[in-house]
Amino acid sequence: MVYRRTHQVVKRLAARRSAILAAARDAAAEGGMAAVQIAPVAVRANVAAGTVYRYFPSKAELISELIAEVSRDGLAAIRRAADAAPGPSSALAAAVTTVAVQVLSQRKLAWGILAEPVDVDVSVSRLASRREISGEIAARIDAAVRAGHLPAQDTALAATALLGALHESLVGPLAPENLDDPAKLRDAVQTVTLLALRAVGVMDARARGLVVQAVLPAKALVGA
Amino acid sequence: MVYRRTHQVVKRLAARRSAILAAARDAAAEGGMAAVQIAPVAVRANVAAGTVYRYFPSKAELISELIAEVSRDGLAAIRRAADAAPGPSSALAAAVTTVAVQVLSQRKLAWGILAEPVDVDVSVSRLASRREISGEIAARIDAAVRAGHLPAQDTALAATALLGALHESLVGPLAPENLDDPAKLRDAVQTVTLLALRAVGVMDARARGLVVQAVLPAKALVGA
DNA sequence: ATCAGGCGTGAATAGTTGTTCACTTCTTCA
DNA sequence: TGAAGAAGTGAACAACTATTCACGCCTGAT
Repeated sequence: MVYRRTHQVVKRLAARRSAILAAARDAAAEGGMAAVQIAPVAVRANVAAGTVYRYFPSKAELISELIAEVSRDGLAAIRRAADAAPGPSSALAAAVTTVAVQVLSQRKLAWGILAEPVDVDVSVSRLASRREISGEIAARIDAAVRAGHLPAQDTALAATALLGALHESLVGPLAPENLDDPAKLRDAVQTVTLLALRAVGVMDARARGLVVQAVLPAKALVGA
Repeated sequence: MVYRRTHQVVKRLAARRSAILAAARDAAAEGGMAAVQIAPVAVRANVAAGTVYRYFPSKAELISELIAEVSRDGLAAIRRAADAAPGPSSALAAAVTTVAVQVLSQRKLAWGILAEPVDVDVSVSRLASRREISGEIAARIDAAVRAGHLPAQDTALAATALLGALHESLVGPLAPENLDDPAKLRDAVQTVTLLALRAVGVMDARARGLVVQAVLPAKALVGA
């Protein structure tokens, strides 16, 4: 044994791996999952195509890790927002609003992570991603139910439905076009959050109040 | 000119075209869009691969027509259900329930039409399909708003959100597994319809009533 | 019956990308 | 410094299917 990985090398390897993942993420954010092709990603990361395969066994694996990473970041932001809220209903509102803001601030990426056609099978990591986020929302709904703020219901199904509503209306093909305008964007977030809260049984008047309170903090948190 | 298409030939051509489309539809219903490949579809339709191209200029066109056809059928069923309802709120409930039942009774097909990755670009026909259905739902929401049953709102956005909720919760990757059991299926339809109605502002108690009324007719209509 | 022309065929083609691997370059340590 | 082994390279490969097209068959008019 005349060669051992020195600390410096280990760091370089890790950096390269991150660079490749970051390149993939950038590509996805710019052109959707379709733009995440091995050769272009390699160029972005300043490595050769073959090198990508030193770090990821396949494109599917690369994309799966990308999905996991983005999902992890998203989940953390949702938790932060919800935990900062004063009560279960506010927490739910905060969580939903955060999802909406997130999705809107990275539309292409979100679409890619969630639903864009990919030539390799990434269904398991997409499933895991959805499960995490949906589980978090379900937990928040559940908390509100337990607090007596909402009627009893199938929280898992409700959470899934809420996410479907958010995604479809904000990044789906029928999503409004001109959401670059910050005012329109805020309106869309508020409208959809309101729908979501009412869907799980929040009274209209109360829901409107929660929505207003939730929007500003969510935007700040996601920006951070 | 010593050759003219005789009536018999015209009919045969039309029949073949329908056979190819039907084969594509069957394939999609069985194995999703992934199963809609030219060669297998041709086999199903009892023609050669090349023949498919006598009728459809490309796979994209074939799938686009498939989407349009399924969408057309679906829209008709939704209209029928809604028109048969006694009032605007019932009509909305009927429309939503019908979408749910449709989607559940042909899960693979619905998923294929809506969101499954396809190797060719079918985004425009998918967009059109969504637009039609969403427009119909929006119109029904609008009618209920005008009748004073619902608060004023962005009906287009609401309709899109509702469809997103239905699709994600019923045929998305997190959809409950065992929806083959008719009782579970009915429960799922009811739960989701209830969410949808509350989302647009129907009061909880009233929504529950509407849901119950809407389920049975919808199932019958879709079966027809 | 015969020919003119569209219709049907299916093997061959083509284009796209993920993946491999023989080779080169770099790093470590005696 | 040089040997040993790891990491990097990128051109070549592989696999998958949509699409083509030269050919033969069938249909319809004379």
